[in-house]
Amino acid sequence: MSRPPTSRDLARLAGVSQATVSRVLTNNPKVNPETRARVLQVLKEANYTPNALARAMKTGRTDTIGVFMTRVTSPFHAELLDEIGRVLSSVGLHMILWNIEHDPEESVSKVLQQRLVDGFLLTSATYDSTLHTMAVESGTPTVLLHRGIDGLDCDQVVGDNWQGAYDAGRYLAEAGHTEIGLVRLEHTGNTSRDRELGFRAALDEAGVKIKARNTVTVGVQHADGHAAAQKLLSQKKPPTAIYTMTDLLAFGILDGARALGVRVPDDVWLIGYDNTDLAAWESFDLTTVAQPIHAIVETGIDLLRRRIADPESPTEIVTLPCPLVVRGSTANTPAAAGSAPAGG
Amino acid sequence: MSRPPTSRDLARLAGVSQATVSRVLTNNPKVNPETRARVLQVLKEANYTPNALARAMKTGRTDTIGVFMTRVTSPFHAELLDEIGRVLSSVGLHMILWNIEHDPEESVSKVLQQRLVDGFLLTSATYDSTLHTMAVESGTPTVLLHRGIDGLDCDQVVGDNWQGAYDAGRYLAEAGHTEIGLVRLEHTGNTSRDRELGFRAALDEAGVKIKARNTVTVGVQHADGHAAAQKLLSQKKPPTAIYTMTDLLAFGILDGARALGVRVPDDVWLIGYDNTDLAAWESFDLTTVAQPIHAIVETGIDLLRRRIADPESPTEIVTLPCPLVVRGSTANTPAAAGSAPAGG
DNA sequence: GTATACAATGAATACGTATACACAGCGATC
DNA sequence: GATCGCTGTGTATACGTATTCATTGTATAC
Repeated sequence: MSRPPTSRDLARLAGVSQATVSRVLTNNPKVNPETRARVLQVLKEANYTPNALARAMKTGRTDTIGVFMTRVTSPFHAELLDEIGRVLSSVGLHMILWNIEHDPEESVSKVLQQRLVDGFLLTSATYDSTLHTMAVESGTPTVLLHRGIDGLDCDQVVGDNWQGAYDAGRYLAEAGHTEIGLVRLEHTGNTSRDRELGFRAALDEAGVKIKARNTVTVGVQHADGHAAAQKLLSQKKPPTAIYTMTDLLAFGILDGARALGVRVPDDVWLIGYDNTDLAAWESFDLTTVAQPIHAIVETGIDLLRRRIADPESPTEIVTLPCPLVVRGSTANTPAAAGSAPAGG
Repeated sequence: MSRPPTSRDLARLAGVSQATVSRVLTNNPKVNPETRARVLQVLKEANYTPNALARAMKTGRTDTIGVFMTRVTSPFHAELLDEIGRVLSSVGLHMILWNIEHDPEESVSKVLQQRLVDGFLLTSATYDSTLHTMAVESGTPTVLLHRGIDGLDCDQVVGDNWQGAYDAGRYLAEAGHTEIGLVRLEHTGNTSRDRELGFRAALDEAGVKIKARNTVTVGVQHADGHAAAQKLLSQKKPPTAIYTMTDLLAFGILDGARALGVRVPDDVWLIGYDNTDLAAWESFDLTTVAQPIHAIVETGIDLLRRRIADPESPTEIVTLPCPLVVRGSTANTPAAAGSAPAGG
């Protein structure tokens, strides 16, 4: 009991060679049915499980995927992680999770080259990080989820942030809003960039300008949204609608508005991005652009498995639509909007 | 470039044997300083990282900890996971994350015996699951975090749920509440049991009885809290205070109350448990019992590392205090409470 | 000047599995 | 009845590292 039994121990018990045990374990067809049955019986009685390390060493496959993520406590990331775990587990893969928030580049690089995993899923690619480059260069199959990097020769699955943002912008413009607040992120991801460009494009088409004083650049936390709301809404002529890049920021903005006694949507409309579970809670009841988390994860893991099987297959970049989900933080029908843009 | 370089390749380059390279890698003192320098130079130039699998196979240590968790999207669990990741990473350990929500027992058992990790952290032990038993029997060092199992010979680190609940109960009793609602969990954990017993003990001491009609047993989701609030608060004589087992349920209750037009804390006080980040958001401003997440995780990982180093060390059960954090979902001072219990 | 201790290194092995290779048995084919 | 192919099995090896053991060279003690 002290030392776990090995395939060799079991071979002795079953009266066969270790090779035969191994053949049974790997479902090798070239083994006599009777022998197979006998071995299986012994395996079962001994409650034997193959040593995953030795197997991985021999086959070069660990059946484990490395996931790089930041800020697990952020609702969207938590949902993404949950989904990744679910899908990986459903196809028999383990997950090693690395939170790379505070880790120095050197230690990340070590991790990348340790050959501990068959592939990487990166969910937080930004232009000022070298993680994605290092991952691709490590030679281990890599897929970027949720955040992409333009021009990187690497499979990527992202929501159509430009389109989602565009729809949000058009929705506000069609409702007649002209004083629009934009709470943007300071970091350098593809995602936040497109979530701004698409939004601006829609407003441009409608002839609506976003004033400089209605643009705030902030960090990613709830408190940042809170502060942004204070800034935007305490102006003499505050915006009648605010759009921001993530639900978490929107929650902060909503709280900031409440603290000022500004009502949503009566005094100001609010649109977020991600459609996290929380957005549907009555506390927030947030109009937001939905990310197709399930499809993103499923497609991404599909691509990753394909690439693991065939490293030479051509790189794919998949973009999935992001539908606008209208809730109570904006008027429920465009018709009702007329009242909102009026006052301050 | 196709095949990653091995220590043997590097040995050839440096003009030494593979054994010497290995000695350099493991900081073996018995190697000539000049030789060491030369080898290190070659290692650096080749950007070499040892194959973690081969190393693990030889040493029997993977420097990886397996974490079992459920419902990563739940705010408390996400914070717990985040903290676990931070602490593990700070001591140079990797994390394999298993979400065991839907996995059949057999596949979990396989995972436990694969010897992929040096130890297990279990965060979701319940009496109707056999996970903890299987983990302990696997022979791999195991620590229970956050949820304990009475009588299990296994290191455990938990918050003092009884004391935290007791404090919450006394706080309500001292504020003069007599019509108290209890939203309890249907599952069979230590945690939820003590969070009920402690609360009841405090009320008993104060001579306050919880009426059957003010007791609701529910699931763990936001929607469950919401439904519970509807049930409790739509009575002719609704409770003037509600206590529940988790913040997530409290958020649901708060939303349920809002949907009914019941004001918190004016019409009803509300107390949760966990002190998640969200509890401090203005949307919730929730009085709650704080779990010492950082201390729980740090202590737990400490215990686990100790046990990995010395499997024979005696089992420890650590209980950490849970302070009550008073916020706006209850009156801010006990003195102000007099007004609340009065009406309905 | 030989014997002894010690430092530094290389050769060989083991971790537990998967698999290439060799080989025995045996039916079918000419 | 010898050759061929095919099935099932065992033997041997390799994955990449850490480590034991043997060996060399050098300094110290007699």
